Amino acid sequence: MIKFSRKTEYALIAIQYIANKGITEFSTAKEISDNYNISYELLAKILQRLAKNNIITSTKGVNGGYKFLKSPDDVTLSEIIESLNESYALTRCLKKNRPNKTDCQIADCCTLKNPVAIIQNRLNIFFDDITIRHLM
Amino acid sequence: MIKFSRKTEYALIAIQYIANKGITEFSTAKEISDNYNISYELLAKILQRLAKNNIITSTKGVNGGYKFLKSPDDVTLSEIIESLNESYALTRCLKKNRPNKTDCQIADCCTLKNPVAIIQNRLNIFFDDITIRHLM
DNA sequence: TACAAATAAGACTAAATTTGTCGTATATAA
DNA sequence: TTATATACGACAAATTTAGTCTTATTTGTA
Ligand code: SF4
Ligand code: SF4
Repeated sequence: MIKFSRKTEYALIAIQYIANKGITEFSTAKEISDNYNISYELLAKILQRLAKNNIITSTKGVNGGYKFLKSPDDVTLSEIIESLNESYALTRCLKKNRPNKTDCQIADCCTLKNPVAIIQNRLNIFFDDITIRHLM
Repeated sequence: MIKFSRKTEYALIAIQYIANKGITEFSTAKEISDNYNISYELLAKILQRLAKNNIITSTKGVNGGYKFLKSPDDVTLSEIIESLNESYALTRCLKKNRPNKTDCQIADCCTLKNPVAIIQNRLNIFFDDITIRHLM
């Protein structure tokens, strides 16, 4: 199945919300989770991850929250997905970081590998070209 | 996660195999499953589905099997995915056939819905443009 | 006609992944 | 000192995907 995970979907909703507030005002996890009826704990973790990967910046404590620093034109969908530790690799053999042993067993004889790599390249461009601006 | 399911992956491998044999020779499920070390039963079901949806044609009995009728240029990745009852709808709200009650609960207040629909349109074109020829 | 090879179809189980929860720690403004 | 907010990781529940098993049907050939 080709689809956004909830994690990605919630991240995009939150990013859109934060982006629309401009670069001065803070948004809190609670504020967003209330607004969209998303589990607070879940969304909080997602925002933490985005902050850790510098998609957004965070400020702790009272009156803190999250906001944007970068221009919405400079943050791509690729970056967002990757910062969530998600992937848009169409097949196992195309995953960047795969230190796990769950690798493909038939990679040796697989004739799909090469053609699918070409499709993957086109998909990479696709996701690189979509920015937060497209959500605003 | 954006990725091909095994079902799709196996389907593509099989289709590639069948397509490369031309339009005269038959390929059997056993032949393909042996060649690529794919579970026979699983692959068989996939091929049955592809046949049911006229991606390939099937002939029962001894010396039977599957082969192509259409030109590889005329079968798109979209059609293959859909014929397997899989989807490339990025979000729940974008699924074509969703008579189930597992619909999105926050669709009313969701501000991501519209921008994601535009991205979906571009993705549809992406998958419509890839044909079996791209696997050969 | 009997048999073997092959597709057809669906129920069922197992495995993997995703989604969501909980508890605890840390920082900061008032 | 307290309330508010992020940070982080372990865990549990739910869902989806992957794989197996069983039975039926079709068809060429010995
Ligand atoms: S090697 Fe082939 S079967 Fe294995 S993951 Fe890559 S494309 Fe899929
Ligand atoms: S309405 Fe919004 S949250 Fe619901 S599925 Fe569509 S995009 Fe996702």
